[in-house]
Amino acid sequence: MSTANQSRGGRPSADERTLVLLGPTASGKSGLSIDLAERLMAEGRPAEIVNADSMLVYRGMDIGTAKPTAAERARVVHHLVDVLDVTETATVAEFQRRARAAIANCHARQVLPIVVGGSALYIRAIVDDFDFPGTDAAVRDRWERELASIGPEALHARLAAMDPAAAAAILPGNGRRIVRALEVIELTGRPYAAQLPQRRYLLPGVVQIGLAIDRPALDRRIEQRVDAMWAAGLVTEVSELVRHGLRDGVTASRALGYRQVLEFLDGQVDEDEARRRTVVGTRKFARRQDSWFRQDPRIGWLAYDRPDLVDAAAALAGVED
RNA sequence: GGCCAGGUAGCUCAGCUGGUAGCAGCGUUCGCCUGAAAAGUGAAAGGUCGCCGGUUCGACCCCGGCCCUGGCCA
Repeated sequence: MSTANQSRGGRPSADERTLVLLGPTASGKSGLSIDLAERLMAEGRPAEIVNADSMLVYRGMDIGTAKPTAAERARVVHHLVDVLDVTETATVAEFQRRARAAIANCHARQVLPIVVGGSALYIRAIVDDFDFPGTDAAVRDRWERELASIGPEALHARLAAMDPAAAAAILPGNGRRIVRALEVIELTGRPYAAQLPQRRYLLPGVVQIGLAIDRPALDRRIEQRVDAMWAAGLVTEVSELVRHGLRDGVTASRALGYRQVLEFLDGQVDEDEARRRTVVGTRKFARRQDSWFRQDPRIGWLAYDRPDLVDAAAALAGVED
């Protein structure tokens, strides 16, 4: 267990710290973040939450995303929640901009930002030295069409001719990455960096805390959570969102739970099957999250069920000094 | 009780009138991942072919008996 305080270039002042709270879905991040923020505020140390979850940004997607309630959000300021319509496409790059702005805003006001999320890519994009080449809808659309017409393998061959290194790093079946590589090459005239950059913090004073939870417990919680979502009216929520264009949303319509309910509403599966698929999909998602987090040695882990969780998190955050 | 169909990987199934089970789908495990990331992708593990006996050089595949499941008829 490291204390996850590996910022370069000297000791940042307490005012410049950025706390990151991560972990798989249903591990209890949201609850802990609110408890922690309130605890810090009670000690005279202002703190606010910066959401780093790709789906909490959507207005109207509440039940299926386990979004913090209005009451919870009244207790602690949350940034980047409810900022997009379901028809809009969320992107990492845009998120990176907004999140960094929110963090800078906190720092300027002497407030500790607590970045909370389960997407490692989003978190790394915010906190690490990450640069995204641009994008162009028309260019992408053309490659997208090409992919649909000739298939990923043929497109991969085209990529190999232009950028052997990128092609070598991208599997021939992965159409999505192939398209993006071709887009970047066309836009920048330079090869596509098909590998993740080094794990190096860009922001000062970053401390990453992970919630550790064992598989059996996690799977149990996922199942319970999905059942609870159904009981809370997820199907109704999705039906309502369909009226607001959910089906047109590239990102939102793919969200766990929402995609499966849409399949049910389309008559492709019955309701119980949709619920089952949501559980399975969520379980798989959690494994994928794990595989990202496991690789990052900078994360300091805390057992999700330890009784002194808030104290331990506060201590790891280095706010005791 | 009789007739029919079926019992093959954790689940759903495939298996050319007998010769080492299928690159099967889903799940599971592990990996990849730079503008859809709650997305997208690759690999691996996993089976005494219901049980017992028989025929055969050799049986998941043929024969007999038994057990179990579903349907139809009584």
